[in-house]
Amino acid sequence: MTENILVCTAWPYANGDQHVGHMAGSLIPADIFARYHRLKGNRVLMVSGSDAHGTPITVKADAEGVSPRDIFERYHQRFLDTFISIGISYDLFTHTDTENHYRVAQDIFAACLNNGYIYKAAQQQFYSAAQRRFLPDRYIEGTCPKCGYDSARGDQCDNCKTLLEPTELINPHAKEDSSTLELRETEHFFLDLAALKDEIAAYLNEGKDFWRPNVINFSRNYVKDLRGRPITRDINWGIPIPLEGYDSKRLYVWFEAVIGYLSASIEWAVKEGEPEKWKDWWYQPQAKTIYFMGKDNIPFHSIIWPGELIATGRSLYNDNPEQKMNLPYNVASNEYLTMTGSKISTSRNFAIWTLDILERFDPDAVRYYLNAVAPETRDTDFTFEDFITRNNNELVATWGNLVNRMLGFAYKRFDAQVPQPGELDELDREIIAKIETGFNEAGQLIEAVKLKAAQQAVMKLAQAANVYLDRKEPWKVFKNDKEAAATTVYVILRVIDSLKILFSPFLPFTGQQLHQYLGYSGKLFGQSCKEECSEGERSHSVLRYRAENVVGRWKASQLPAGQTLQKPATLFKKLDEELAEAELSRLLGDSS
RNA sequence: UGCGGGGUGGAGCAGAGGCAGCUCGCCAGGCUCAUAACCUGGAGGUCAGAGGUUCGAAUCCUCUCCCCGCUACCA
Repeated sequence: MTENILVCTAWPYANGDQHVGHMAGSLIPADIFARYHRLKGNRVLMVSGSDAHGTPITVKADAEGVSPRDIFERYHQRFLDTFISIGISYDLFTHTDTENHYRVAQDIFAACLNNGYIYKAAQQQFYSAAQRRFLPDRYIEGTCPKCGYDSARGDQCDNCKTLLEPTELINPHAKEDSSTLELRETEHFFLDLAALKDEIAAYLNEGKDFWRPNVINFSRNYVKDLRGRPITRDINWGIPIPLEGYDSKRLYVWFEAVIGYLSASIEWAVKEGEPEKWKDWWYQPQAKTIYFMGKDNIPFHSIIWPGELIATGRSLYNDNPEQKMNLPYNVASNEYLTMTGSKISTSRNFAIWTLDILERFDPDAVRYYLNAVAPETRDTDFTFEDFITRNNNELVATWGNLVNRMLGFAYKRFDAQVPQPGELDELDREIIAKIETGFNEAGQLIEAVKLKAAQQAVMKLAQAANVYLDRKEPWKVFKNDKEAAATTVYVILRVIDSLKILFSPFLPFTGQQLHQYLGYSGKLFGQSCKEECSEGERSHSVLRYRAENVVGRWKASQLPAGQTLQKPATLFKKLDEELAEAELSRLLGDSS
């Protein structure tokens, strides 16, 4: 049965480039998952976008003296390039500064308000008379009450790491111009999470035992003590409140960014020319919605986003009272990737930027390694040494070499054709059967979001294929019995053809290459393309997935004898171990 | 402070009551079609520490130490 699968990845702040931590933590896992389901024949919708709002964007804009829009548009473009380069196959990657997203976010706000889940309350906040505005905590500086550090920020002291309230600071003043501050009362809208608590708890207690322990345990505990949370701020960069008289306030980014999953799905459907199609993922009860993110982001996906949907009544843009909008089916959070033992830091420029590493290494090599060390259950460490070792010993030696030796052998000895097999013996049938069971085994692991184990299982099958060759020794047999060798070569080509598919969610680029070497035409997957979209006032660039001429299917090879092979070339490059040293000094040099 | 996750041979990870497993590295042997690649065998661990439950504990319970995240204005 065809399933509808919605694959979501957390919306990245567009205030800096994407690094390998983003890739290993959520994008590559999500992409593997999406590609697998497409091969399976399921209907996949994979969406995300750049988060245009939020304090980090304005901080960066202020630092450079440009507008927040300039900042996020710059990085948004670079995100699109990054995803094309490493093959993150979004059906739509958009951003939150679109009219569509504004409308959906405002509609959700209005629905929550109408249902009584949003209330108003006054807060005391620091106001700068000189700047004539309320200041976000990040913009307030003062002396830390704990350690006496005199440049502590309103949210945290960078010296002693204590989390602070701005009112705790001694001598608080504006960071930007040192202007004095006064506490003023300001009214804000709050999402009434306390009132939603029971329904969120019921959701988390219903059939969620397959969720990862870090997510479900944390969430179930978190929901025990839910309080109202402000969803507006006194700033001018963001989405306006859809009510009269609140011109100086905007929707706070944590409320609005998660709404992007829905607004992006709607945008996608409109672009497809079937504006109602998004409902196949959001209103069909059997549809599965999977969210990928880093561990810092868990409560926004397991508590707050479900809470927002419940607060709308789960019936937005839908007339059928029988249907309820789908809450997240799975929240698949990863832990963190560290860099040679240290935390990755965008602000300290201590990171391997995805675009940068792809200038020197192939995307599949990077994808393979990042999935092999993905932080599925704990923090894991990226080292260049390990990257090179795994590339050389696993990708090149076990898989790449298997392909290279046998495609080369068939090309040279069998006239560049898939040879006609004779009768299959026990070893032949055994290896074919073994690879065929791999489709089930790897498929189940991927569906359970155990992507490291899945990749490892496929690599073990490649190893089994090498063992088979060692038993059959076609290069030796060929000298006396060309027909027996032909059978072996046929069997191994068929095995390689199956492994091509098994590896392809992980290694889509070389999978396509191999597909052609084996003499096939067509594409295993669709293509990612940039597109410019105009709305009423503005236009924006997006990434879309075009599935034309796609033939990839998650099933065992039926390689036809006689098919003409293309002249093969190596799929993976062996990397010099000295590159590790060079990359490391590059990294350390960059961060100083 | 509280909450959640994690700590397993040299490296990276799996296992969640029944002889401690996988990939890589290392050592020895085999093979030569292949990117010095492939195959076979071997060495290497008191499962962070202490106590407990059990016929039996990496696995369950208690305490301690260490790392990471959250702790509500860093989504």
